[in-house]
Amino acid sequence: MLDDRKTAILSAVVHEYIATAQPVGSSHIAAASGIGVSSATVRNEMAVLEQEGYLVQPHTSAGRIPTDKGYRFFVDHLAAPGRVDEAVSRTVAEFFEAAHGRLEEMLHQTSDLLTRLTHNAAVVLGPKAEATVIRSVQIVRLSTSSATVVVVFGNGTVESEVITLGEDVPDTTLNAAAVHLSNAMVGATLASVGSIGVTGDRTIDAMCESVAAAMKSISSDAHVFVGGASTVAESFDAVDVVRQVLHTLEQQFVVVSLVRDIVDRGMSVAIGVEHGVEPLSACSVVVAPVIVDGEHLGSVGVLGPTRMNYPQALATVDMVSNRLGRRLGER
Amino acid sequence: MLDDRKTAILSAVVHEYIATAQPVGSSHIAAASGIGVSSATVRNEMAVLEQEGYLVQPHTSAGRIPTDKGYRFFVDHLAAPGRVDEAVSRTVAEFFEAAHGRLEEMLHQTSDLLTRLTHNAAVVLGPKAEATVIRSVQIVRLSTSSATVVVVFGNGTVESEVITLGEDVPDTTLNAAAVHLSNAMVGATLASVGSIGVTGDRTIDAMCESVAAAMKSISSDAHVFVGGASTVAESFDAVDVVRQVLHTLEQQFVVVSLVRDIVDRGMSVAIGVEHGVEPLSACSVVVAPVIVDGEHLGSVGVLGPTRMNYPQALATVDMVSNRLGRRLGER
DNA sequence: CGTTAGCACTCGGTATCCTCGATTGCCAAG
DNA sequence: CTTGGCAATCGAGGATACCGAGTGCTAACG
Repeated sequence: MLDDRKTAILSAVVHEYIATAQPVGSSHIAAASGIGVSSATVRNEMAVLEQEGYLVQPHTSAGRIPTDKGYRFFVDHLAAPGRVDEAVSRTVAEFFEAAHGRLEEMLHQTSDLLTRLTHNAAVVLGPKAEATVIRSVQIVRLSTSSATVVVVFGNGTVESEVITLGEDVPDTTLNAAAVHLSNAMVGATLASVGSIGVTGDRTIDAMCESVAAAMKSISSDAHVFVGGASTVAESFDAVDVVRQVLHTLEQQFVVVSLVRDIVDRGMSVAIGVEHGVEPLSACSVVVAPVIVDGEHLGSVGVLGPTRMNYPQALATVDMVSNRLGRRLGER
Repeated sequence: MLDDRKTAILSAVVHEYIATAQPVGSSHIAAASGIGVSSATVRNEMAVLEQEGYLVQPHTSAGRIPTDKGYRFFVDHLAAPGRVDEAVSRTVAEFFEAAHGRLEEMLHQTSDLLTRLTHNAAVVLGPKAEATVIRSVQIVRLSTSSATVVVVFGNGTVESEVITLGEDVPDTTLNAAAVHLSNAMVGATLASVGSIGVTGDRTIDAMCESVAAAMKSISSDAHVFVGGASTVAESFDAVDVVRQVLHTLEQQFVVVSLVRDIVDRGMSVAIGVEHGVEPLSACSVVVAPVIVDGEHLGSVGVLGPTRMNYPQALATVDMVSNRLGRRLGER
């Protein structure tokens, strides 16, 4: 597809541009180690690379910068399979050893960790409740007309939802319903609890109805943690790009489907327009699934400018997702 | 302190500057309705106002802009007690009528609501778990060596924490511990559960120890929701101010103590440097406590540039905090 | 004595122009 | 095919000039 020299030049341009954020000229490349060839030759090659769509010139008489296609080639063929820095690897290990307590908090902190390590915005998609085994279902009365349904999952997550009770429901009925629900749900997953069997008791059945609705609401709600949004203000000079990106990052729905989509397509990097979210076309996203016991339970990723450090981001995201998956499998 | 005319002029300057974000000159003021006086007179008065510290000139031959002190005077003495727009009031009412389900989600959405209404970043501090009555304590086993403690509070909040069990603990012991904890904690508040009585059973006591630690972790963790951070990118031109503010907003700890501090001092507005958080010195914060049944359970607020629309922000924050308080008291 | 018109002065913002340097494309020689 | 040389290009950055909004001061006015 691209001969060795073009490849080397493209690689050099990408590296240089990632490092300096300045358009890079032929002489820099020629001077830089590696390709023992004059700047004129490099120029010729770069002209070809531009025609083929790997590079662009911001304007005549400027150096070149990689296009999305250029980055894509770089990522697919050139990025040295990232080995993470020893220090980073230790940081991650320590982090997950120290991690404790509430899952949500841990995921939140994980996004901060990713931000610290990559200096990019980070996204962590928590496990979908759907797929996890239910360990316990309880109903706790709050007032005469309301109660909380508490569901504990096998991975330690706890979800709850307030339900409204009809007319005065005596405690005995409440307990009966709780037992019934327990029998129906414990050991199953939310996904598999399509409907809850009927008992014949009108009041209990009505409650089960409410609970079912609550479960639907629980399973539809994704746990998303976006950290380091402020880094985008550091990544872009154009203030309106910053606005757009930040605004988009605030729409959890968009972020979730963005990441899900990339992971589902089996990709680990989406560069620029590849992910199809127009306001983020100046950004790339690096993702990795979090796998626990062979099951894909969540995702982690970072989002940064297209000229981000892909090898490092890939390696870091990978390592964090692995460690996180392992950690989640432990308990 | 300030005679009527100075007051009127200051007010006009503040209004104009809030509206236009441009330094305002004497002629604008003179022309604007209200003070039937020539621009020369206004100039004289403005010179005095500047000496007294209510106004500054960005540079000679520019109009004036209010100082923090100027805004403070405006807020304390001039801001017409904000009446909210009918549409806004309806929006809020509808929002809280439709609000349902998990408390956390509702608070999160509340911060989005505030952002939509005021076009500023919004902060919602959830109720501290400490002060709420515990309705139920349960222990759910996850594996041979771990379990989840689930605490349900009177307001429908549910908190949980994973604890590690020692050597193989039989279910019977687990249940015994659960009963013991239930007896000790239900009906009390987290704050009042300083220590949990000893039973004499080594294993159970060890578990209670873990639970106590978990409770400490729960009660120390505040629920903060920051929404609309991207609006700060729209409020400031200086990109480094944006960076600083965003970065600060990401540090939940800072945000929490900032808001708590203001509320605790009984203030509803902190202007510029008043709140003492240096990176936010270009911002003002408008807050209101959320009161449920006479108890101060949380806070809501917005954060924007010092030249924000104070009357509107005050009115909106107030209305939202009231409505939220009422809503939380309902169940 | 407070108010006002008049006026000289200030100074930032914008436009214009110019230079400088980085970089390119091309050509002809190696 | 490569390379040195060279004219051409174009943005960045600096200097200059101009304009206009706005000020402060002073003298006149009621």
